[in-house]
Amino acid sequence: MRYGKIPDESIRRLPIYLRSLLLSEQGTQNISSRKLAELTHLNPNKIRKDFSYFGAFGTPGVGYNVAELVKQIRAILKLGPVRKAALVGVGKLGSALLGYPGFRMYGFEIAAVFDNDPKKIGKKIGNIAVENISGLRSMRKRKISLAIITTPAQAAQKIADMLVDKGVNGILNFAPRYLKVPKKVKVITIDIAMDLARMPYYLPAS
Amino acid sequence: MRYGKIPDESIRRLPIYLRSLLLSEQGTQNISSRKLAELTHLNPNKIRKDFSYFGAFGTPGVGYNVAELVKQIRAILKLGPVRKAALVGVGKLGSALLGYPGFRMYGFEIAAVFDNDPKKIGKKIGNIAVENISGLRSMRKRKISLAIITTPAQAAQKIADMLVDKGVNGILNFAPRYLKVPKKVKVITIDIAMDLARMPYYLPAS
DNA sequence: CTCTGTGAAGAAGTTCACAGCA
DNA sequence: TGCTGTGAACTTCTTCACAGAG
Repeated sequence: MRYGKIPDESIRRLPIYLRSLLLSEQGTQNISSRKLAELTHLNPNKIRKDFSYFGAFGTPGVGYNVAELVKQIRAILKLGPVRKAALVGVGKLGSALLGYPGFRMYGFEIAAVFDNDPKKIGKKIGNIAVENISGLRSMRKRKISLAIITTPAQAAQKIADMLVDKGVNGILNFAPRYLKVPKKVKVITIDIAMDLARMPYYLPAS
Repeated sequence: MRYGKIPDESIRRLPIYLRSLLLSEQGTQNISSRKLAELTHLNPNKIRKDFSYFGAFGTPGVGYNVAELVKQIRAILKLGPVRKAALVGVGKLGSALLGYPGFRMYGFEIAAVFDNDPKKIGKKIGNIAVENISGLRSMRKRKISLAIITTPAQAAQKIADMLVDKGVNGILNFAPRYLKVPKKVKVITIDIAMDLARMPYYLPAS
């Protein structure tokens, strides 16, 4: 596997390939870039180019071995070891996310849940008890290095600061706020409203 | 307002500007591209360039009038008229989204809720009763032209086909599946797993 | 012949840098 | 002076097109 500079856009597409490969693993041993393009609605040239950034693992005239490709993509994305994550903010969204199977699938294990509402603290959601925010103190000891923020917007930055202070290096942010963190910390913000807001632009005048 | 070709990336950023402007409207009459850049963590040149695609509405030496800027961005995004949307699939995610205030804020009114589980049909969620999927038939009559798909992945395409057939021209898809639709229909897919999956790539080896 | 891997061309998006207005 | 608006330079990403492997 060679490591030049890899376009961020290519990294963004790897999960798309992975998902399609996993969904369509109907006995097919091999898959061509053309076939994968059909599944993902992407361009075959782009797909081959993407894979080429990581070295050649296809066979001319045949395509890519599906199992091998899956293994490679998982390796590139470092989807292997299960990483412990804390979820902060047990509102509607937080509760819904707790039941979300995607976390496990991509190696996230929700190992702790925090909120500051006394009425929620102690309650069990699934098999995890909600803890007081002050419990964040023990993050390092519990080897939790990822966090999911589902608090209201105005609390998000303060929580992020606390999390970073406790050694968190990856944050999945659902609060509609830009979070200021040190460069070494990776934040991915998911804001449904941002996607909602650009939908009307693409629609005919209602 | 001039209409050349507007980069999709610029459209994607408009909601970011809008959000920052609305959150920070602390009496400030005017805002410079530099100040807005601080709020959004984007580059001032980029911001001015973005606005320039829609014509000049700033004042040299002063900046942009906040109220005017908000009005312009809303106009460009066509965020005005409330549009009726149907939500299909009342699982955990669907239920959580029903309480999501962002829909109203960006002009979406959830006017109908559908599911195929007999146990759910007839139940009221908030003040909307869950209807059988067969009720999709009446979409056109009820002037519903948007839809939110929160069904399991394997049902999503069939539902999308039905929706398109009933005149829907915008779909917000939460199912982890690429949806095949006619070109005139705009689909925005939100797949948390796709974002999750690329987080480990950016983290130090755990 | 089929399909990969990849330089090279092309398109899209970003940043620079500065003329010109307030 | 301060800040906008915008060509031009630059960078990044995508698509093309074809040599070469199977």
